Amino acid sequence: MTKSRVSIKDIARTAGVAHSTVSRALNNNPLISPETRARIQSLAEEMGYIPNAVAQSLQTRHSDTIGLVVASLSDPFFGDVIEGVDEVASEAGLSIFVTASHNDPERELEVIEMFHRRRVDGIIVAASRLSNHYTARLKRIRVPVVLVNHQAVEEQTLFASVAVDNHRGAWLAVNHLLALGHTQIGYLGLGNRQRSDQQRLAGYQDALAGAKLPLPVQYVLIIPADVVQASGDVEAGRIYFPQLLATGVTAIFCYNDRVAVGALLACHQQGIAVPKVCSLVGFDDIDMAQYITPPLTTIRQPRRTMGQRAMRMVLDLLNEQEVENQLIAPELVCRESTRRCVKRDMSNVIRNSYREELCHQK
Amino acid sequence: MTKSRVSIKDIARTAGVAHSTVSRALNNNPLISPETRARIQSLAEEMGYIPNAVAQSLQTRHSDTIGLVVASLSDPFFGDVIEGVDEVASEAGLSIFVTASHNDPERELEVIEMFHRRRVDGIIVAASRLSNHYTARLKRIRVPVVLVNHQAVEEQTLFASVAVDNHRGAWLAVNHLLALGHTQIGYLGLGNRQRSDQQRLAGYQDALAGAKLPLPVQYVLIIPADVVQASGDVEAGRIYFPQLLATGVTAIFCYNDRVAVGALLACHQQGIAVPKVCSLVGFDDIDMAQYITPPLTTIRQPRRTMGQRAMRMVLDLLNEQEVENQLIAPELVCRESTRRCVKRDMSNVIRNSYREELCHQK
DNA sequence: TTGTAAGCGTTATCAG
DNA sequence: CTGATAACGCTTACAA
Repeated sequence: MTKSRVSIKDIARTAGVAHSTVSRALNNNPLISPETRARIQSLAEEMGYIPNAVAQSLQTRHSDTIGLVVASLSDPFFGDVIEGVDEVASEAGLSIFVTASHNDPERELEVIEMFHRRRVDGIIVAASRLSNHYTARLKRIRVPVVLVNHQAVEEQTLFASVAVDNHRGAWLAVNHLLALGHTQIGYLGLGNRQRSDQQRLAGYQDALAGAKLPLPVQYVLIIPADVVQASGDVEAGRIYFPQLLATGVTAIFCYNDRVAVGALLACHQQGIAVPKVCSLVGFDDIDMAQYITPPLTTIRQPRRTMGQRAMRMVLDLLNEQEVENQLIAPELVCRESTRRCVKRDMSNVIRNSYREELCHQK
Repeated sequence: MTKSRVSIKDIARTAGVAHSTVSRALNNNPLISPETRARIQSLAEEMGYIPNAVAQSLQTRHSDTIGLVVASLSDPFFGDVIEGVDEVASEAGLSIFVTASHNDPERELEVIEMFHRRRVDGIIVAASRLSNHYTARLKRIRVPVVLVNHQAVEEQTLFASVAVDNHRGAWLAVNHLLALGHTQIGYLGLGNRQRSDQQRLAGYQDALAGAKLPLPVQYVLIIPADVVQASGDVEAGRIYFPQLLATGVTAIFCYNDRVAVGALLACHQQGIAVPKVCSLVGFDDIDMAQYITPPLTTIRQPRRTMGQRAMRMVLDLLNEQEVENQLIAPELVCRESTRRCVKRDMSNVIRNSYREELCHQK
């Protein structure tokens, strides 16, 4: 930690007072005389005194720290969440411990217990994978925990949470497509995102049902969890997109922007024109979405805001205030990857678009 | 921090031993008899004992934590760095405090002092803006500090560092362009990145000098710092690119990928074909670089590795080992945004490419 | 092998 | 207003 730092006692000694007096002076305790306070404070400054937060924590029984677990640190999605948390935590004078769970529930639990050992004042978990399986060990945690976009269904009652309204987002996406005249709309889902995938699927289905449209089973394609884990979202989307397109859909709602980027890649490679042959909608509105060609219509999650909200929730919990779970409304961002449906002869789609692409390249 | 936790003394009491015995048993001290150790350990487990890391830190005088400051948490660049740091820190059993400096040297210093108060064992600063101006206050810090891609020139001696070789990267980029036959090559720089911008510019100039090519002043365009701060890298690139292209260059080396993305955007908007009319090279190899159209030739910075190295350096420093500053070699990633130079009549470039783009679109 | 006691750097409760 | 003194929860000589 450090060698020979100057402590409150050292100051006391050279000032010829008791160390408790120094403590009071430094904390602007009103009981202290203005003169001694000034004297002590400038002395402390001179001597290069830096308070020991560890000792303070031990005594005051709070550490002014919180623990933050995210599924992945390299994923920009969580970067935004972290930023939001950091903003309000810094404002409140709290420091943040951060680490990645890599989507491993076991590791997630270990991390939480580590935070507990460090006596953090609160814990935020983004994309939690914890299920009821762990509740026993979790019950021990005497600290406010709030979940951001949790993946397990059962935790709602145990912990506070803020989550995007996946159902609503999917509903918005599909209705946008319906408004453009599409009637054959597919869903390209991700099997390793249990909860959110189910919710987006449900939103998709409800939107279709609302339009009284039939829903052939082959219009829904959930990419197997192991494939996604192994190849990543983009690659998974690229590989599975053709299979879904072949069912005859004219538009596809993708689980997220990365899957949509993968689909777009497949289109570029195989000469399929987007949105002419197939409209594409993503989810999240990651940075890339607006810069790729064509720019992606997507459902925006206000990630920074979600981080802020989660942190405020922790703060409220620390103040013994009641909090209620928050469902964040996502928002449709309309760009060029979607457009009016054009009736087309399915048998020629691929061939035609291939021709287009060839001329396109030269 | 927490209410009524079970402590080592509670265990001692119910076990009928001294609390020091419990401490030893729990720490697998060899002096303890196997029986009592087992008894104590299982008792601790039953009672739900969780060691208090704060108290341990106070006693052992090290906290097993490090502080990490990055310029921005929402920038994926730093996400990768953080991930690298997290990997080796977790491995070594250290927890990470993280926060953003928002490129503000004053804030950066405050954060460092806060980390100091928390008695972290080491500090890593990514994209540090600290200059000699602050050395006085910095000297107090008794803790290993390592800088990642620091922007101030003078700190090298005060702190250890790992940084990408900007000069080399620029040199690689420009030589790639030269090899493709380009002789009129521009540099689109960023005025708010003092150090790295200068280094990349120097690498660019040296490469050109090495090829014995003239270097008209107008081929170098550094975007003013205030514009970049206000609009962001992408937008800055988009706005300033046309001005540089108008000087007659056939290829442009951009400060980073985001600037290059901005340039690409300008091209799409104005119907300028890339790489046909103008080749583009970026720097960093951010995620987006490979997915935009055309994919970006760029200079890859191994960000995660840099995070890992920085963390290992901290570990070495903690072991009293000597470390030396590391200059990381970046690597050319060749993609479709660059290609052989085509001699062209400058007066028609814009008009021609416009025509191309129109046919392109339909 | 175990217990006793001191101390890490603070804050907090008493007296004075 | 200020000074002793006792915690906070733990590790670690030093004794027994």
